[in-house]
Amino acid sequence: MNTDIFKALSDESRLRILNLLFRRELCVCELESILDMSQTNVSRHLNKLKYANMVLMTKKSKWAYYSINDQFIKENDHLIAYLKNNFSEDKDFVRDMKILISLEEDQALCSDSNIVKFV
Amino acid sequence: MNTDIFKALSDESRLRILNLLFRRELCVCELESILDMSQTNVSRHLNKLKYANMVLMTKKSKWAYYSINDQFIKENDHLIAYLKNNFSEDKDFVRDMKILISLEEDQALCSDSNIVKFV
DNA sequence: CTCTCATATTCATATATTTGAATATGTTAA
DNA sequence: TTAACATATTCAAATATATGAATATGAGAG
Repeated sequence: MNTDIFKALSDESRLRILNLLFRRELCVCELESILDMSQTNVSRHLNKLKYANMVLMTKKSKWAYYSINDQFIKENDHLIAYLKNNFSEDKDFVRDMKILISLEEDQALCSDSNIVKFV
Repeated sequence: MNTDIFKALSDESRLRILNLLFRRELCVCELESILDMSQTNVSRHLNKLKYANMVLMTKKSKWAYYSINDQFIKENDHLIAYLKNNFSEDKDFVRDMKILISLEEDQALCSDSNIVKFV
């Protein structure tokens, strides 16, 4: 049995990223801002999730947007249920989600504008 | 969210051990024999699973018997379903299970006898 | 009491993972 | 074309993990 998925899930930062991506696709700089992590690190963790086939990347002009791979969701429904369940019970993850939702409400995501809101 | 469980699952040997323990409790030397691994290594991996609260250990005279922690099963039902599903679809894991079942049929497990059958 | 067996632990080493800092690449705007 | 920006990659160092070999511990058999 392949352990790549479990290795990908063995890091708090990557779990926090997945939690947010379950809600919507996000670019690197948005994750960087919400999670208060370095650009280098966000990029690296996303790359690992991509390698494990858990997320997909698509380029939109300057931005690299990452999203949950639907195929991964379909093929791993029990695991997804487990993750979503645990995410919703963890206060740090709920806090991350609240930050994302408030950015949506303020229309402060990169996709809302050509103006770069994250520095 | 705690990554200890995913770290414990990030190793093929530990997954093979869990697969067998889902069927029944086993002592170290039985796992050593079925999995063809060194005693040192089986013991170490079991210790990690115990640390992650996934298995329990009980001493019976010379033998240390390990079993799945029922509390862990109850608290992580989706994850357990995911694991059992994947175990049953992996030919190496099915082979391990067949070896265990044939030992049961031959009454060749430590619990079947005072005579040590595994060397 | 001594030997053998089952298991855990220690030691040393190889390998993998994480991360900050610096740099490279490619895109957009002025 | 030049500057600012978004992202990926490289380099180096720190930390974690895996494992063989040797040894320690403790129980039961003779």
